[in-house]
Amino acid sequence: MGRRERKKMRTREALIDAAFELFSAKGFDATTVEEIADAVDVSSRTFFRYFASKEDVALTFQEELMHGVLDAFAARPADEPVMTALRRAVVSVCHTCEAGGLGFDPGRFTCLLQLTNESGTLMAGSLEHTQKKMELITRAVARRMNVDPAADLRPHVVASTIGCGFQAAVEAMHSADLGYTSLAEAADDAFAILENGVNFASAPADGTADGPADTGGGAAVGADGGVKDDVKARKNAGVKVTAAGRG
Amino acid sequence: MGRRERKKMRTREALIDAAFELFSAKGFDATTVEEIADAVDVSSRTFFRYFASKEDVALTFQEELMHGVLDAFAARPADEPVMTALRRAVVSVCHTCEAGGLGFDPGRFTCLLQLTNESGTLMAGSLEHTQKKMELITRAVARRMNVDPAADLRPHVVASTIGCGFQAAVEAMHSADLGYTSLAEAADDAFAILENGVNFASAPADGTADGPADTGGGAAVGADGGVKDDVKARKNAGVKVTAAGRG
DNA sequence: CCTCAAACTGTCATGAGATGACACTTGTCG
DNA sequence: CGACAAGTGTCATCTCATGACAGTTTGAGG
Repeated sequence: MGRRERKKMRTREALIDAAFELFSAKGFDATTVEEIADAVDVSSRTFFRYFASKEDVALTFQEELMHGVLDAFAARPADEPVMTALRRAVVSVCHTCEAGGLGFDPGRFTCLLQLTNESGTLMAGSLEHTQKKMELITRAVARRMNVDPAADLRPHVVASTIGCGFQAAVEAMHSADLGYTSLAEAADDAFAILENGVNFASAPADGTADGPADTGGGAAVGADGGVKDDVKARKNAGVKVTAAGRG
Repeated sequence: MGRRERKKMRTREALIDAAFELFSAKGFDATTVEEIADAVDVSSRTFFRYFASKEDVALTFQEELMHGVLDAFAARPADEPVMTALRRAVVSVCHTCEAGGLGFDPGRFTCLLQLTNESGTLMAGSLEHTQKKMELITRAVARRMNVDPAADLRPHVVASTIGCGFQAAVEAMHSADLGYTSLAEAADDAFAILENGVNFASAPADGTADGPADTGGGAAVGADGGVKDDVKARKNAGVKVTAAGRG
């Protein structure tokens, strides 16, 4: 690798560093591309030669994360059901990131969550990015299920739950009452819910709440029905997931 | 209602009409706000007094749709499990829209789907809009489950599946091989999958595919396990959902 | 009817994001 | 070294978006 390549990489890293420093100091929207570029002493034009947009510099990490999940998902034992494998893949990658792995400054990881939550622009970019990766995820899921994604809707639905799970997890992180301190933990619980089924019984405000009620349609799931997995067992013994369950 | 109110409403309608006409003719990104404004003979500045952004004019319909779903969801019988109620609410609203209800020009409805799929900007805006409505949906779900959304992660996960289901449905619409012709139909199938559980068994490429395999974790779901609902029974008798199932 | 205040609109100015064109500098390789 | 490619800066331009201000329309009330 020649000097040119090295220099490019250094500039890129410097831009990311400067960007995050400014973002966390002033917020995403209040930071201009020119400021980022100036901090690294390049022109704004050059910034856009490294990143397609201002969001893009923040989304770099999401890209890494997503690929990490895809790799981990592919590496799961072949006999794990899809959502189980997906949950474990997501959780392991989150753990890695929060521990500073995959080139993640651990502080910057949580900073990114904060930024995404604060800025609508960044949130939109993040969601769109996830959406653009959908095809990859769908293919990975379909491969594991051994079905054709062009002819089967199921892998599409399963794949889209990854965004859904993350979203719920991030939301949970920002809700003080739920008391999560790590994304891995929140994601574990969120994906466990998806794994065990989400068709929870309705509990009319009157009288006996929460009893399994199959009245409506197919496969209603009780408050803590079907929980036998290692991690979930630990979780469900605690307060968060079933805080209001069968109270 | 005075003349002023009426005039405002007419301008607003005219802007929407002009916008959609231009969008479908030239695409979302290629259409400028100035063009839309000119077509109605107002200044671009005025456009931004009616709509916060260019996306906003298109997202008007999504807003209607979302509120329609929330209303329909609240109106479902109290004994239906949450995902069953959510699926039926979504499907009924989609039907209504595709039939031209709720002030939806039926052609414009499909046009919107097309536009959203083509333009990244619009896609991002659409996703962000859904995300912003999350709190409302979560509250509605929590109310039905009779749990406290601040202390229970489940309603958050359930709520976020609405975006997930729509996304899969829209994707299915744009995949010719799946052969859907109406969003209601696609959404029905997508939400049915969520309703019945998504933790499908992995099917190793070798030998016996698709048999229920509980080996991995909790509650693995067979290819067509737990299907007893009216609509799903119809669907699953066909080709789409289980095209590759137990073949 | 007439007047006044509020609401609505147009014009102007401004700023940020993003992109194309073109010239200049710097690294690479023969 | 010298030719060629890659990377960068400068300049121009477009679009989205917003604030300020002035002119016009409209509704309400004397």
